[in-house]
Amino acid sequence: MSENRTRYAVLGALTVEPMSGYDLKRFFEQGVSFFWAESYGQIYPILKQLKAEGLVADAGDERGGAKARAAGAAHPRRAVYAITPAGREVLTRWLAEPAEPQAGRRLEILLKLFFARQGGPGAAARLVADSRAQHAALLATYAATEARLRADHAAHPDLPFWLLTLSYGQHVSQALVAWCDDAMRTLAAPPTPAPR
Amino acid sequence: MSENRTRYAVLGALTVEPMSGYDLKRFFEQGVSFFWAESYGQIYPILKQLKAEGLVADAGDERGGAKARAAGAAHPRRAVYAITPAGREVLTRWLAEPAEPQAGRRLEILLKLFFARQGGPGAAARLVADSRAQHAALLATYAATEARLRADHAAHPDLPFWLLTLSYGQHVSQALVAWCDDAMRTLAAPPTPAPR
DNA sequence: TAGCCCATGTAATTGGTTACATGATTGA
DNA sequence: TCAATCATGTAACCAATTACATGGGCTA
Repeated sequence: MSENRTRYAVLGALTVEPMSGYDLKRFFEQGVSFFWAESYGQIYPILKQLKAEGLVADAGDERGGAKARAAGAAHPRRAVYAITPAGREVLTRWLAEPAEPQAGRRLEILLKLFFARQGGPGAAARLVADSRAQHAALLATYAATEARLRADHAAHPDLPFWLLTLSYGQHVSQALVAWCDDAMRTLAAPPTPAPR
Repeated sequence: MSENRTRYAVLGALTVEPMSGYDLKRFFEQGVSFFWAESYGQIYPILKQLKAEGLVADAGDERGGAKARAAGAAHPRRAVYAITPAGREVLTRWLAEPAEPQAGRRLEILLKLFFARQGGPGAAARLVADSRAQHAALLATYAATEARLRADHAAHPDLPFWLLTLSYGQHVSQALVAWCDDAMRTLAAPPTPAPR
């Protein structure tokens, strides 16, 4: 099951531009980290596989190679890969399939909250307060990212889709800030309404 | 890292009532599946460990054992575990720690959406429509669960916390239904606004 | 007595992170 | 020339699911 989504993540990234393994890591870290991550331990082996399958191919290293090549370096220092037509086809087929539902599995904060009565007074409130701070911070980074994207890639054909993913994050974090505020009120209310 | 959250999930479940491994599986499937899951492959080994550490203990099987015991069965058919005071302490300490931020890792729908231009026309809209249906369905199950909880466990001291987790799901799904509606409108707009 | 659920468990595999080893290049 | 960063890779480990093996008990 689940069919190795790293393959598609890498293929997708390479549609944006040709990249090395190192570039890919940064792409995931800096570009899409709020909904996707990949580690070297995944990236390099997958690149080798994809190359063997003909879904990506070596693309000469545009930059940096100059000096090295002038010095007669045997091989270009960076291995830069580009997606091939076959790779594009594979990616397109995957994109046409429905995404896994995956209703937010393993949300640690909810696991803690579910049992929070065992955590003594204040435990639940602390969890909620932390969460609120996290989502407020996320909203700030989303806003910054959005501004940067609109400025730097105004004409990029992928931009509308990038903005949609950001909007997803914004909707979720806004909702969770609101949930935190609700929850704080609930938790502040007397647990057992004192009988008179 | 990450310190084996299954241990705490199991300990937490056992604060609700003593259970067997089989019961635990059903607890996760039926009770908290929208934010947590555990498989037998995790549950049974962890139970053994927890028992060895004295964090849970055998609790006699209340039900079913009757006939078997009458027939002189060597051991009770089910192994039912209860949390021990030591177990409660461990759980309480864990609950006092902040939860991992874990900002929604690996959301497949966003990965697809990010690259959706490669998926041909309609691919993105299909993803969004599916997602809308999923979250609308979730909202219905949340409402049903909430009604059932309020009816069956009105006096349960954990009820407020259970409702908070439900509310979390409701906030998120409501926000995502709204996001889907936004996204559909965006996608319906002409991708390249025809110049006049 | 067949078929279904209850129940426990494990082995194989997958998916993924972490930590490390190694070395080149660049810029202060 | 030193430190930081660029760059590739792998081995060890961890978390988790899947699929199976095994068998008791219940009921139609």
